[in-house]
Amino acid sequence: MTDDDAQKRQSIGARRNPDTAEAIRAAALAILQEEGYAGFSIEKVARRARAGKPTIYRWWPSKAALLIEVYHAQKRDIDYSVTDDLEHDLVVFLKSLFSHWHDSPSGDVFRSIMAEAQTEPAAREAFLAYIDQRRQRIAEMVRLPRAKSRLAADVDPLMVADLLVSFAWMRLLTNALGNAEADILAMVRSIIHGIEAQE
Amino acid sequence: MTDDDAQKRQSIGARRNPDTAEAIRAAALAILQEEGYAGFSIEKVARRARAGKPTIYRWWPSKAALLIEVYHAQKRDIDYSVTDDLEHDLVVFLKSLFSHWHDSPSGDVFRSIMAEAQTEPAAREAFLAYIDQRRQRIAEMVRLPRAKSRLAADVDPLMVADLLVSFAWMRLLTNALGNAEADILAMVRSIIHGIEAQE
Amino acid sequence: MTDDDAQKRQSIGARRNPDTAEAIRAAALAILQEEGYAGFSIEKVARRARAGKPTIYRWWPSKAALLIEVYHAQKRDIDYSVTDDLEHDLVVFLKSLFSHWHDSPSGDVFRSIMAEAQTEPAAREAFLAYIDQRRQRIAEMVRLPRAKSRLAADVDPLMVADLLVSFAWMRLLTNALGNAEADILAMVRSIIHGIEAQE
Amino acid sequence: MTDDDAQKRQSIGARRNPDTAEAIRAAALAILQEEGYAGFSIEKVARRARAGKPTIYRWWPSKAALLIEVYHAQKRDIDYSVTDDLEHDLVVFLKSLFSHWHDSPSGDVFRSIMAEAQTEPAAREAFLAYIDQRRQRIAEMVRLPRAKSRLAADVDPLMVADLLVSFAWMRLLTNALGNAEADILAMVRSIIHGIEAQE
DNA sequence: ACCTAAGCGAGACGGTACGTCTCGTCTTGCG
DNA sequence: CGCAAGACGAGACGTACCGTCTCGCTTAGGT
Repeated sequence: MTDDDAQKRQSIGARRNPDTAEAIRAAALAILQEEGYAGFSIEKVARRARAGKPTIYRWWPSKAALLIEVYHAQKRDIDYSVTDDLEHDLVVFLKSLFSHWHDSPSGDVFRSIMAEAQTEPAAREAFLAYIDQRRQRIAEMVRLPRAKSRLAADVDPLMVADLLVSFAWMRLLTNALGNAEADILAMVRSIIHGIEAQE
Repeated sequence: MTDDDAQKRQSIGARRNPDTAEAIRAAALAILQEEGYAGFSIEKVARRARAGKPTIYRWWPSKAALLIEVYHAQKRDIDYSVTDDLEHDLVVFLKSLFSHWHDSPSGDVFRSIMAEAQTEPAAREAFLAYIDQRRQRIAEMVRLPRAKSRLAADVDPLMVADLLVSFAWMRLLTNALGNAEADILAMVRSIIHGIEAQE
Repeated sequence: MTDDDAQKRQSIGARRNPDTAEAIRAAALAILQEEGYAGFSIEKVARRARAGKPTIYRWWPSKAALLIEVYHAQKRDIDYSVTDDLEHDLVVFLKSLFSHWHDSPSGDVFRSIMAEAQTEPAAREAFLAYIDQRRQRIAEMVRLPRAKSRLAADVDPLMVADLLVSFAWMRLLTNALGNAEADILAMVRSIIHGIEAQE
Repeated sequence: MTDDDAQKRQSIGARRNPDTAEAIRAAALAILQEEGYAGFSIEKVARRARAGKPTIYRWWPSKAALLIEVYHAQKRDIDYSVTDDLEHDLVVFLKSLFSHWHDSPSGDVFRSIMAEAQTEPAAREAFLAYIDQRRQRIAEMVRLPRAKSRLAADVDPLMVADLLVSFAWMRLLTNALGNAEADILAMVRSIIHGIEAQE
């Protein structure tokens, strides 16, 4: 249970109290789950975590920083596994990402970060950095040589990564993460083989 | 100049004063351009337009409604022209969209709407509707039979539209609209022909 | 009853709502009475008056301003009456002032203003202005020609006023306003006739 | 110089470190001089003295306690000398007190104590005790038999002390300590001889 | 020609949240 | 055990907007 654990904590000396940090993360997550980004405020987090506002601001300079930490704490393993078959790997990855976003609060947290990034330059940077990291990670997976398939010479793996990340984002933003298996399959197939009829 | 026109207006009787509406739109746009979504508030719009807040709320029930209207007023023609060559058409469309978002405030306005959609259910709906409409429009373009190229039988035009829209969105959200011509070309080619080397 | 009246108020148009102002004054006074200056905060006043903090700050730029207004609203008539007998008049005035400070919350309010004046320059000025006004008022009373008594030529009425005001203040600050009648009589007699034995 | 001495000190074993105590007093005094009571906080004192807050709270249970100690450490000799002439003695005493308050930080310190006394009961008691002690001391001086002058039979020396202390306080509180010599002379003369014209 | 109805500006109102400040308490780890 | 250090819960500070309200004015259209 993350809710309202709210037992009395105190300083444990001149260093950060991990219980407090955890209580704050938990409260933030709980609020995000229950009320969404719209109901999220530092004030509420403090109230729910039974923490002082300055304690939050001491460790997280902005709302975005807290959101990002909550996201990371929430992260599950995404499947970046590599086999002989690129198409299969990409499908596995996307399914894994979609279910992660869909089944845990992560998706909502991520959308919150993005919204915050439109307001707060700090959040913007964190957001861009995060996106780019994910992009690089996928490009790497695409770039690996495989027995069964070979990338066309003029294809940039980063561009492929962009396509996949974009697709995932769009689904997240438009609340279309559920029942997306067929779409993932079709989309990946299209990217791999193209959309034109082959003679 | 739309800035600070702020001349005193008044009621013109028991009906909406178009000057007032226009002044509000102009003020909203100007603020969005100058300070971005972060600095945007109904309060500021009212001040700048020399309008009463209730006048704004009377006609635009939410911040999102105002943003959306500003977006529409700002809309330029996007090139949905159709030729024999699908690849060419898609490239033209994307270039047109990118330059529209990049050169006018539309891109920023659109990002604002999306941010607002994370907070406000009304904005959310407007946003989803808008996205879907654009998606349908593109799917239509993809679906058209052409002399030079034929879509594979198992390819859903809507899925292709998704890919394109996603790509554009990602670039908008990550501030990567500029100098994107080469990327557009490569991306469209990949989608058309696939990324695997052909034997 | 001034306590917790707290019925819902609202704007009455683009002008100050006197009910709100009154509710705020009443709440401030009540808090001062119940908890003293130590427990006085704008936050509490707002809560008790069911008013928004900005509403308070709109009309009273500082805590001191609110305190001073509360003091004035609380003011009772002090007896500045003039007869043939200066000694008698001064005694009447001081008794009147002492009982005003002692029986109503005014004394506490005044002490609060003075404490606030040590912290806030604005309060300081208001405080000094108030003191000076009272001083002038008393000097005037002293200065009036009377049938039964005549001021020595080298005596400054303002100086006499200072002595009286000082005496009253000291008693206020040291919580010695009660049962002061005999002291007032003795003090005024001393000032009038001097403390040296007359031959 | 008492400023920012701030060299690193440490425990000197299981007993109070006088250097620390002194550094704290010095820091408190310096802050009071530079910023007045308004800028005075335990937090700042600790920072400036390079002391831990608990160290301060260990030895001075309240802000007032620290202020009072600072006042005592700052005390200069006030001239309570006794001659044949009461009027002269009172004038000398008041001049001495005024210059002490005016030229050293003592006056500000004392005002701070008084302000603090409005908030904190402990400070209140210390303040009252201090005032009373001073009062007794002056009454003593007044009470002494002298060659040149004799107190009227019905005059209470404590009452005379009250008048003098009140006068001094008022000047302190209203920032009117400077150039007060003439006022002191006139005031003492009035008290001694009365304000009525003698026939 | 009057009257009513609605739009308009202005801005006050009760609220909520912001990010900062200080309070007094608590621990730790060094000396 | 004293000390520096500094984290902690608490809560006030003064400001920015939110969305709602009422006012007093203006004009148009119906009667």
